[in-house]
Amino acid sequence: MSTYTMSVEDYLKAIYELSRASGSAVTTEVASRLAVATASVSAMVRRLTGQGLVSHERYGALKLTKKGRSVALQLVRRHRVIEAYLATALGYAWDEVHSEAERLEHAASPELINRMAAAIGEPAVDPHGAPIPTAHGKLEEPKYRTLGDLAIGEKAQIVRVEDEDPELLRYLASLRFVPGATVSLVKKDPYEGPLTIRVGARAHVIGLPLAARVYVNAP
Amino acid sequence: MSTYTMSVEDYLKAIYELSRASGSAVTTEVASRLAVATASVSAMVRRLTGQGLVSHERYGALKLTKKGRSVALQLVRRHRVIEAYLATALGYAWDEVHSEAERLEHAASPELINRMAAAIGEPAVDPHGAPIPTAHGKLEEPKYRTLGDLAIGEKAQIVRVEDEDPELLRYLASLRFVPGATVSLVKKDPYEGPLTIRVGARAHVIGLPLAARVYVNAP
DNA sequence: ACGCGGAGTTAGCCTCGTCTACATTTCACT
DNA sequence: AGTGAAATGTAGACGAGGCTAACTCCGCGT
Repeated sequence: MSTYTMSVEDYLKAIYELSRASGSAVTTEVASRLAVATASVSAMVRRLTGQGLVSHERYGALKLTKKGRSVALQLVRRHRVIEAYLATALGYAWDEVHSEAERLEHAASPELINRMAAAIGEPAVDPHGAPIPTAHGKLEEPKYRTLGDLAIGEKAQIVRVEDEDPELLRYLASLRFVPGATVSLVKKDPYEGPLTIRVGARAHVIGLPLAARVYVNAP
Repeated sequence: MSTYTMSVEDYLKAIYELSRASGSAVTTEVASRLAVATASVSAMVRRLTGQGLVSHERYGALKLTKKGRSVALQLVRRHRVIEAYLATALGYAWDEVHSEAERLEHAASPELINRMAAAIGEPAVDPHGAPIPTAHGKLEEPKYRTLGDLAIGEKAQIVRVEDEDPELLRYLASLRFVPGATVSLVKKDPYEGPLTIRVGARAHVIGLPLAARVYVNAP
């Protein structure tokens, strides 16, 4: 079982997540996500293709090979298990787990990850509702609708929110917009206006960009 | 609070531990402990002195500055808290914790370390009996006698063993030579011969080199 | 049809941490 | 006191990973 540098792992994860989100991964987005120059991405992509982790033709989109995807999935598993463990076993708040996991994911052995997962009952999702790949690299990421997709009066359950931005997470928590909460769309202002959402007894007005980052499970 | 690279932390820890063990740290020992060439140590020492972490004069011994010692102690704390946590909270055996901690110690935030320590009741020592520095960098390492220092018939309690070598640790555990065990010296063969040590109902014969690595608390 | 802006790449440089090969210093022992 | 082995240091190279500056390609809009 070969092992990769932290940088290589980070690039693979970035490409994996970008192609999941926006369909494909392009140089500039990888660069901005990792906070490096685009030239650095070009250089790394050359190395990654050399190692058979990424397929890429000049000026084209970036795609993970089977091998690359498997490495990325292992890292995603490590990340999400660590997040879940920190929240469940050590009392971390959901906005604190991401940055800690970002460092630990490179240092934790598979053995440790498995023990952590077992210790908290093999959860299926991390604190933000993101599914955790199995130890064998199986993962299903259902395509959820978002708050922005709801029809007026429609009821739904929050299942997942975009993580990574602690400020956003704290704000969502203050509104009680957390996985498991039942919500309904009360009002949708015209011309891409804000939404009024009810959670329990309270109603909140939120903008569309925020609404698009909250995934719901609506029948 | 400035932060240092993993390599810098490793060198500082190595120098710290060597000067504790053999009184002073010298280039070759640092090199062998970190498994690098002596030239690499020379180069790193130049950088460390430049950063005010180590004091050193050409061809002389290596000494940590106050600043360097403080960085080293923080790392030692991280290492030992992680070891204790893995053993207590995640069921690791005492011979497995060292190598896992060796990687995690560079990735764990002070916050995480404090939470881990709190979760297992702020232990004073790690699984091998080594004392854990406080969050403020206070540490007292008592000078213990070793099994080799006992007089015939003398009774003592094992308080600490050298860690790092999993094989040695497994062997010691198989003899029930673990911190807390009460032992007594039954027989000492002449001419630097092996020792016969009683633990509970059983007696074992061990060589001097091994005996020197088991610390005891004898009145 | 073409030109222009932005995405992508290349070129050239830097630091960190490592190595090997070679030079120098120390010190212990004759 | 002299000398050779062991310890230490220097020189020069390299790979990983990053940057800036400059160049190339692509596609959109006129």
